[in-house]
Amino acid sequence: MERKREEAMETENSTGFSSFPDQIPTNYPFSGGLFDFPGDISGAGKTSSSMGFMELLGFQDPTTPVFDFPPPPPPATSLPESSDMGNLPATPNSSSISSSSTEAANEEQAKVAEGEVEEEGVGGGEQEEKTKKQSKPKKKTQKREREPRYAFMTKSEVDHLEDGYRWRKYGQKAVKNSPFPRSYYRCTSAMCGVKKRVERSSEDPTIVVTTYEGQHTHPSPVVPRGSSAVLPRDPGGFPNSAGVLPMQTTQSHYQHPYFFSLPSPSLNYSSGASTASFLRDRRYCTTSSASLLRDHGLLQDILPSDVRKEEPK
DNA sequence: CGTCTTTGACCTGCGC
DNA sequence: GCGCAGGTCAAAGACG
Repeated sequence: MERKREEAMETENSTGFSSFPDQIPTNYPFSGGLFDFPGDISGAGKTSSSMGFMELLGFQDPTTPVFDFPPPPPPATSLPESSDMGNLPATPNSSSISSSSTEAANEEQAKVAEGEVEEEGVGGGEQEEKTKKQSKPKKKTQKREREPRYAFMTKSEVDHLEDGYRWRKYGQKAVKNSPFPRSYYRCTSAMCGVKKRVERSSEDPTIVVTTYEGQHTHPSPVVPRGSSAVLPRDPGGFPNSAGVLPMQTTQSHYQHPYFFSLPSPSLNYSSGASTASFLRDRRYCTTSSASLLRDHGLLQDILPSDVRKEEPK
């Protein structure tokens, strides 16, 4: 099984992760765009499905390329808690406390981003991350809280990108207005409730949209069996404990060319110009990133330069 | 045998 | 209330 995946990676992406420098966190694939979703991208399922991911992510302009380079880090004011998150200990129970601190902060931030901050007063109704379907419906006025979500758009032939963690697929659903199904994965580590969804863009089948939800509670990524992935050694708090969220901590602790978070205030999702300016801003095309593209085939395979520059529509 | 995927059924939320 | 669509469960099967 793993071998299959490995083969897929090798055959379809031409190169393995072993070619990554060990500072390249493998748990976040590649140079796809990362979006810090301000809100629930799926809670209003119909909305998201009707919009389509590209639009949802702000790529309303079909010619808008997938991010090649990380866009500029958001202003510090946009991520007031980023440092907090960076200091956040790898709490083994983060899923249960997430609503009180991390998640709440994120959601609030998200709401602020949308200009619709409400009274919080949620009162810690979050139970275990596994409320399941049997859980009684929450108050109508109060939507089910969700872990913060982060999405990547990655050019890849493979749907399930190796990211250093082990995932168990627990579902697959057809997506409306999309010929491609959406797959649901859950981190196999005990006590870790991180989930991710993987789907292909209906507008560009070569784009894989991976949405992470939650924080890894285990301090270090699990080495994928049979994988030659070189896992990051946590150079001062990154990648690490949170796995998914480090991208936020990255803002303040570890600026890695591959990871970026885009709080909505700093990015006009509907603005192709913003994206274009990001792409043009070579400050964010670090040498390591650029050289990687040249020296290591993976990223190039995933995001061919011509594809990255313009969508072959 | 353990792990993971597949897949149909079920639950939930939302709009009409 | 109903229907639709997203999200999840869990049994069965595949695979190494």
